[in-house]
Amino acid sequence: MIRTQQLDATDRRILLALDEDPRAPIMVLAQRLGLARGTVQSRLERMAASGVLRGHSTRVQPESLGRGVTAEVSAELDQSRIDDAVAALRGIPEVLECLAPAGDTDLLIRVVATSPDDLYRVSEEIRLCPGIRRTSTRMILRTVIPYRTTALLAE
Amino acid sequence: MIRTQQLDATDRRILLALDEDPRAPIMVLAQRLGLARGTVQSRLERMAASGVLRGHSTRVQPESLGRGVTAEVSAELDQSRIDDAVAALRGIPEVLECLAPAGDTDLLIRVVATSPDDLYRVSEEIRLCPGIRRTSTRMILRTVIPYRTTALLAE
DNA sequence: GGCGCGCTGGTCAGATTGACCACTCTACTC
DNA sequence: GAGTAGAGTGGTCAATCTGACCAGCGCGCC
Repeated sequence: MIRTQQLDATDRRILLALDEDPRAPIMVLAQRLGLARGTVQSRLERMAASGVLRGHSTRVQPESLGRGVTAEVSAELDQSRIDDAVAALRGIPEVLECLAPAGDTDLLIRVVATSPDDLYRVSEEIRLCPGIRRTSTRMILRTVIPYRTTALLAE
Repeated sequence: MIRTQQLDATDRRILLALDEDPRAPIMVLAQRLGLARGTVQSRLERMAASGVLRGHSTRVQPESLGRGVTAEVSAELDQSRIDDAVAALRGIPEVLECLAPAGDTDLLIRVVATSPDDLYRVSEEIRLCPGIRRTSTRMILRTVIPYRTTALLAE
């Protein structure tokens, strides 16, 4: 298993500066941070190559794609068919993320939909995946603290 | 309430191209997509200005900041002190996200930690926030489907 | 028909980048 | 102490890109 490269203080400063302007030129970042242009360039290249950043599209708000409803689906699986279930879930575009927690629940699935009625459709689609025994859907009423890592970067 | 701008097919093509190379020059994107340079530039500017994209740092993997343990904390709140609770949660760097679901649980809190022991510390810190009556922590054992929106973009 | 919007293709000065180089500093090993 | 490797700085230069602006065209709306 590849060990995820750790970010040092310089990397974190660059990443925080990119929050201000994600497409800022390397020269501009270098001037703002008091670093050499080559340093910023090599750090960005290294971060891009090392997998410490997720894909650019993870920045896209699902609402802007017409999916204003978010929910979390808990699923219980047929233990011998986990791979089938996961493969089927991958095929559902509205499935944003799928985690395996400790405890009774087998999967926690983050989904989006265009409306409550559409959420019903997505939930049904999940329920009917092979290997899925039972599901429970909880609609998210509000995003109280939007996803962030800035506080960790700034430490 | 400001209505989130919707992304059209051209926007989505640009965003998918950015998944290939997040720092690709506008000229390169234009050539790849068969669009005029001015079109790509104006679309990127509009997406940047309209809030359809989250901050750049949302791309950062928490593991690369030493937080290899992820968990979900469910919290029950003192209804009259929700604002206090949320303000206190905002002050905890390890809190990545906080959602308000329908149902018995008042808050679903996504957290990270450096180790199971550190997770205990973070859970305690949350439990001791003003307005938080009771919490339940579930460690995430595995990310089965990493967060993605590519399937929605590609529709 | 007129108007507004968005796109294309264009220009041009200024800025940036990619690739390379030499030098310096630090940390590590022997 | 000497030698080595890695990382950063400051530099060069040709190629590329960008920002700002422009004219023309097509489409949708009134």
